Amino acid sequence: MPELPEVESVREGLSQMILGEKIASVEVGWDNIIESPAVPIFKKRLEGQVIEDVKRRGKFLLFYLTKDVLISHLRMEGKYQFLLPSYGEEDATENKHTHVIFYMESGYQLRYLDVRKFGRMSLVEKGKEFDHKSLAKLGPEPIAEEFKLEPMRQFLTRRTKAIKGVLLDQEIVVGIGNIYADEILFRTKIHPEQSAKTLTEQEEKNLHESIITVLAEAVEKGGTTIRSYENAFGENGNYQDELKVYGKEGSACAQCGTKIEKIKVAGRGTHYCPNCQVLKG
DNA sequence: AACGCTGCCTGTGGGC
DNA sequence: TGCCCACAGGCAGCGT
Repeated sequence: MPELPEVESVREGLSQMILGEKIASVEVGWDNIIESPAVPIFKKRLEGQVIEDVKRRGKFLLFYLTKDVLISHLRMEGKYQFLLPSYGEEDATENKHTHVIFYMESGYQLRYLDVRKFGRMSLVEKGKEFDHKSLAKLGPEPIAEEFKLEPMRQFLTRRTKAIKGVLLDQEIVVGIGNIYADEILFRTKIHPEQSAKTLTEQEEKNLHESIITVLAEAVEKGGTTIRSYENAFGENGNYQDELKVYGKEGSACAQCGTKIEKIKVAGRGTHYCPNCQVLKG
């Protein structure tokens, strides 16, 4: 499940491969992946546009084209492949999970694959990309220059629900998904079900710092490979070796040796150490 | 305003 | 063995 570090790794890879490519035509095999505009317009508008840049905002990829921006979210299992099919090889690379193909004038193809078809794409006019509903309400990027402690504290004091669920809200800070939420809470010794507004000042400070450092470290390591994630080169990340609680249920906590437990919080599988992360109040 | 629920999807694996 | 169903989970949209 790509979270910010994985999306950033995909972005880096794509930007090394596809800049300057001109789109000749587009094939869409599953219409629901295209959120807007309508599929025929989506295909038509992309023809002839050149890929000038690939950026990222939160977990969204932004392909900057001649006139438009293609906003793409991988959701759970979305992937991009960039390849040059040759005779005979074309069939071998056929994959029933390929749902969108961008045919380049060069002969290369940018393919979007998605086993669960949860991913979404929108094409918007350049300059209006941040007005799009998916990007308009996003919070700050998790870097010190943008993500400030005080606004985060204001946000937390308005929330009574479990802190785990609040971290998954892309309005407080972007990029955290289920894996990093658990890892961040373990590092700050906060119980995932702790009500957000009950955190102490020190806990808020630690949490703020951990969000920045955990995500930065994961970006540095090329993301986490659990199940199916690989970057645009088909490579795995390395952060899975650093995970302390996610997927570790039943094994010993690295800090205290207590068995890591798995519960459900905010409707999601949640991993924590019952000794290091104690529910208070 | 904040929160929780549902729909979107398919593959995997545990239980019987 | 083979079948069934819970589960995996990010986000939009909706009702309360």
